Amino acid sequence: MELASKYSPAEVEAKWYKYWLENNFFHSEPDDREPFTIVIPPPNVTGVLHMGHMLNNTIQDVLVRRARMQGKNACWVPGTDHASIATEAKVVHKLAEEGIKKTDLTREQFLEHAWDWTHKHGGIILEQLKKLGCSCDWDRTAFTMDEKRSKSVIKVFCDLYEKGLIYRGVRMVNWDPKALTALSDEEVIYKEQQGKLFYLKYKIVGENDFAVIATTRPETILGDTAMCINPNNPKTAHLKGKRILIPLIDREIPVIEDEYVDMEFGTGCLKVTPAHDVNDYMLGEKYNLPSIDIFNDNGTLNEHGAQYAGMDRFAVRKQIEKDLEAAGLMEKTEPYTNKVGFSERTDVVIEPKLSMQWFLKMEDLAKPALEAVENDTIKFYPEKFKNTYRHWMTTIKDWNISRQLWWGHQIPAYYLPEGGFVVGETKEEAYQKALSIVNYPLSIDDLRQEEDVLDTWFSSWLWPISVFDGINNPDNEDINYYYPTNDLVTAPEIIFFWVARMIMAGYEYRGKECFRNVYFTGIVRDKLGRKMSKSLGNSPDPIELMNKYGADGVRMGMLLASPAGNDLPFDESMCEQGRNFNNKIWNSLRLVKGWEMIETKEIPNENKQAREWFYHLLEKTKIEVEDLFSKFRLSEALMQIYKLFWDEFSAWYLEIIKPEFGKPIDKETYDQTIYFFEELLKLLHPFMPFITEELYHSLSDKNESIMFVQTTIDKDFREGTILEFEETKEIITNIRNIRASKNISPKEKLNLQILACKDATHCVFTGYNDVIKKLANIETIEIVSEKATGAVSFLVGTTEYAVPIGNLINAEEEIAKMEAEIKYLEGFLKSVAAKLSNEKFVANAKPEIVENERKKQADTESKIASLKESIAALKG
RNA sequence: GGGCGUUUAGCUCAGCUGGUUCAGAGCAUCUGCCUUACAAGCAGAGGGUCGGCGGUUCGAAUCCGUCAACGCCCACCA
Repeated sequence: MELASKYSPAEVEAKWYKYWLENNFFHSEPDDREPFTIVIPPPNVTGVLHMGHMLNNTIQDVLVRRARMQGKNACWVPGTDHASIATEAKVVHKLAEEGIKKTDLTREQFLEHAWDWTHKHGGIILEQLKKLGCSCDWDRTAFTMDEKRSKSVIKVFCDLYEKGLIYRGVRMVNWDPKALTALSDEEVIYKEQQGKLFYLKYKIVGENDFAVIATTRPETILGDTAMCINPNNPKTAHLKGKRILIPLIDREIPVIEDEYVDMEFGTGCLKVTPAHDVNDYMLGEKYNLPSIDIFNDNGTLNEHGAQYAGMDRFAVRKQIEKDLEAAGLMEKTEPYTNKVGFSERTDVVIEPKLSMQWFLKMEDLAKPALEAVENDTIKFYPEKFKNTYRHWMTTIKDWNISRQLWWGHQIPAYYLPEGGFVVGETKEEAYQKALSIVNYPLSIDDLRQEEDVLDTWFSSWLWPISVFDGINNPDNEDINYYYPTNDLVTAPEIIFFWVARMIMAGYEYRGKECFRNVYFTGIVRDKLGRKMSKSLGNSPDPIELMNKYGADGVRMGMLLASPAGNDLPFDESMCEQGRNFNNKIWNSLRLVKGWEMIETKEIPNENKQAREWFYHLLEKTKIEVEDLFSKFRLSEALMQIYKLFWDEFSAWYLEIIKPEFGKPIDKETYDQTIYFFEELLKLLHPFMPFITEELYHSLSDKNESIMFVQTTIDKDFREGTILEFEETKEIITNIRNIRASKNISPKEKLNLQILACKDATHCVFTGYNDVIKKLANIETIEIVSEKATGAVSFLVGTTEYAVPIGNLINAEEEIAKMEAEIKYLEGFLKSVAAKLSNEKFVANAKPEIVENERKKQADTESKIASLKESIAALKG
């Protein structure tokens, strides 16, 4: 069969993925082997594959496939996240397009829509991962809101509540007036905003004077319950103990004193609105101030807003500015830039708001989690993220786990008709508990379940346990076998949201670390360094990329340029490099498959030499790759293999053993070449699963998958062989250069002379003569004491080589070249000599360093001498 | 404002506890080649005061100080 000169990945990739699935190769069950477990960072259930997923999942697949090939029982658990806010927002948006308002629906009706949406769009992303080649155990696909996971979440909530770690409290939360929910601090994005600083005049009671307060939010004066000054500020000392009137509404409030107030800012007077500012809230707590909430949940003003009730917060700001001016109570305004919090999901301005929320105490949970990372039980790659982690864990605040949404796990707390609540895994359980504490008649229908759902991360923090059902069923075979998992591959952005919390849950519910290594990927950016985003339209479609370059090509392109923790400036040309490499591999197959092999043919010397050399190089590279993997330096590992295949195997090894056109190859060389090729494919398989599987099958008649083939490593490879071959390459390159510069055709045979060394320490090395002859098209190689006239010479190491080219030689040119070389060497010699004549150097440096300098000196001197002789000969 | 990190070739990055001719790799660039595996290729070549300044040392890309630029995280003075 004639093989095409270009590799076409499309059919090959589809064929092998099907083959893997049909043979159930990705599926794992507990057995006697060592487990290797990765849980996928679950993408949003209705999400679509983007470049970040591509990078992240490629890395996971590389790790899993490698482990599988090492004979481990590899299990990569896939799944999706219900992503409460994001998904609910999408559903609300979709309903709005159909003219349906969320507020018109009951909770049950809304959830029905949400489930429809989830079933329709859910799992698309998992299908896309298959195209990428991901070897997930699809039988284990989990969803954070499926039955087992939901049950786990509820069970954990109840358990933590019983342990006294969950409490309800009024807290200042980040309120999203569009999504109508509280957000965690991590979901708020601060942006610089051009605004105004308003100077407002508050009349002092009983005086004909005003206190001036600077604020960026004049509308909140309606909620003021005090003014605060710094007791040490002379400028405001006259206000001590006074009372003042809020402009426009003339409500009387006290002046309080606290050192919190910055004397330098504005007028030194601070308005205190405990309901609408975090710091004011703390002042309010401290001084027992009333708290007046002036906003409705949707950001309009409520009845406390007086004449402004019902208006939107931003409209009120404009109106109140006008009204203040009209009343002469606005001293001035100044342009002012400040940072305003925006909702990560809905991009509206966050309103700090007092609200009843559910919290989880973090202090005790954080302790073992911090320790685990500090003492390297859990290792971070790159290590620098330890700092970030430590900082957060030591200043950790309680976790607000309630969200005012419908899509999610509804909090299993049940309110009693006459106040108070009970917590239970089921309504029935809650009812039983309720009966034991109330002393009035109660039916189960009197219980009203908490409307709020739990933060999405409250389910994903259990992921490494819950995917193995280790919460509901803590002693099952799966959890005992697969937990702790091995590696987690994720983005540094969610180190607090997710990574830290998983670690906590791991210790709380298994008493053990949930994974051993965390590999933080970078952010995929465009080549201008911008984040990829829908609005910029700078994100390539991964599916199209894979169609164009092949999944293997895209995988390789991304991995070559992304060391752990570094951002990846993505450029399609990287995929091109990947595709080209696939083609290179493909063509190597074409070459080898094209050979006719004859058992009786004698083995040419150069083949023996090449095989010897490549064997040692291969073993050395395997060791290097192993070391790089242990440090999670995947890009470098791939680069090592890339160079081994392209430069060493294709450009050198195959060129040496390649029989002349139409001639057969000897059996031993052929067999060993197939062996080398297979070894290379094994090294490549984790990175490029499809093409390697294809070639593994076509190289020999083996009818097994490459997925489970193990390799051996010969730790006793000979470095010397490799070094000698490097010298050989240098000799060949020099001869090729001579041909190029003298315009001598590669087809014209030349002779090579090696000048016998004068001193005994350096001997002429001749081990690879037949390789030189073949690759440099050399007729004879001889050791001479005097080189021929009309020869161009060169140095490799300290040995001089000469290629006689008769009258083609240009003596002047050669002399000039050698003189330049001498000049360089003399400069070098001078610096070495300077070192050696420095008494302090000789006295302080390590003996082997000094010895080495001496050797350099001697070598250089001998090189210079031999160059001088050559010049003399040419001039002669 | 606090903390962390980065700065080495046009681009992306290696360079461990200072010392092999240490200034590297891949890509890109340039030159010559359609040589029956591959032009998605082959054979070669050029390219960097290791961000600036100062210090420690016999010796600094590597250690220390300082400045600058960039990036990230945390906090949020109304």
